[in-house]
This record gives sequence, C-alpha cells and structure tokens, in this order.
Amino acid sequence: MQALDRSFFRRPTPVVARELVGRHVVHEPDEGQRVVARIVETEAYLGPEDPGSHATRGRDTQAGRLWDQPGLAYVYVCYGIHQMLNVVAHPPGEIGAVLIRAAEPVEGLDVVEARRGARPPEALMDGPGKLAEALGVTRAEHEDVDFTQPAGLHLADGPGTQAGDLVATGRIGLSAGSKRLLRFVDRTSPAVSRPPPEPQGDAPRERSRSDRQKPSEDKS
DNA sequence: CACTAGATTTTCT
DNA sequence: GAAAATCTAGTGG
Repeated sequence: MQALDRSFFRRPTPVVARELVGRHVVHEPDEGQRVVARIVETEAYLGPEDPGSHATRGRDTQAGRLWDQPGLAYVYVCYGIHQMLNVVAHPPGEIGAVLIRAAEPVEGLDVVEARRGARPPEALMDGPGKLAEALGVTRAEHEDVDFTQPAGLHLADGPGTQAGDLVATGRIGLSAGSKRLLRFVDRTSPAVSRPPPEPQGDAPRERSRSDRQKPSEDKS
C-alpha cells in the first residue's frame, strides 16, 4: 500500500477532502498493532475567510497548524475529551486542512475493539472522536506527524469510490459556516456519522444501520 | 428507532 | 469564566 505523497496535499483543500474519501488511514505504533481503515467521510476547512474554520482564531492558537506544510497532522481537542484528526492540505501560500470524520475498519479489528469495546464494525469509527480513539491517535503524540511517512500514522492509497456514491453536504456541528457544501461522504457506507440527505424518495440504500436484522423473538 | 439532555476538560478572553 | 469541528445514556413510540 502506497503512502500518499506531498503533492497530493498541495492542492485546493476541498479537492483533497473529496479525494481522501475511499483512501486508507493507517496506524502501526508497534509491530503487530496495525490498523487500516477506509475513509468514508471528510470535511474541508479553509482559511480565515471561512467562518467555520479554526483559522478565524488566528495563527497564535492551536489552529496555527493550518498554516503549516501540507501533509502534516493537526489534532484538535474538542470538548476537552475528543481528539480530532486533520491533515493540513492547501496550495502553496494558502491555508486549510481536512478533517477525517469517519471510516470503515479494514484490518486490525481486534486492536480497535480493545480500544473502543466490542460493537458492530460500522459503529467503531463512525464519528471524528470515535475514529481517533479507534486509531489510538492523541494530540500529545501525533500533533505535527507527517502523514506522507509510511511508518506509524500515515495516509495511503485505497479503492476509491464509485462515481455517484460520493456526495457533498453541509458540514456538521458548526455554529457558523455549515451552509457551504464542504463535507464529503460515501453514501453507500453504513459507517458515516450522519446519513446524507436523500435527493429523492427512490434512492436504493444498499444497507443502513436501521435496516439491520431484527432481534429474533423468544418463543416461550 | 427517534429525540433530548448531560457530561467533561482544554483552550482562549 | 465561556465556549467548543462530540459522545453516550436515557426516555418514549
């Protein structure tokens, strides 16, 4: 599996966000502890002109990472307890990062369950805080690590998404700036943090968590 | 299954 | 002291 190189991240932030869906995030802190996951949801955060971006707080805050070199990690601590994994991504001279919000586990299920507890695979990494916990990512350890280095935490190539399965929506959880379509999700995945709005009534969902098998009833 | 409320701690004013 | 890119448990249908 090929690590993504610097030039991948040196493009407009929304483009990188869109292209990251269907690729892999990999973390192997120690031999045999490898976790691989397929990214199914991302969000783009731009410079100070974007009201939803932490860049509005200025370079002297923890958001100063948004000014860093593309390909580095920016880990934001939300509500004091949840770690959120971003990758700095922008053309030269610009500012921005991509938040990795959700993924499907591909390898290392046992390692992930040890961190998150046993639950359905699609519920292990279906939100930004859960994703970081599942991967074992913390701000203390991973702030500023280089995602293009194929050791430890990095981003790698993946199967991508079928055309038409990748949809753009408004970003989630923001007090401002949720209007622009800067969130990208694979709508066929059961592991997204929130299902995308359905365009029409006849979209054939492959599977959703609500379509899960009903509990069998006990016969007395 | 849908919705609501409460938790919890770091960072910045 | 207030706010924050969220999560989970709890309630009701």
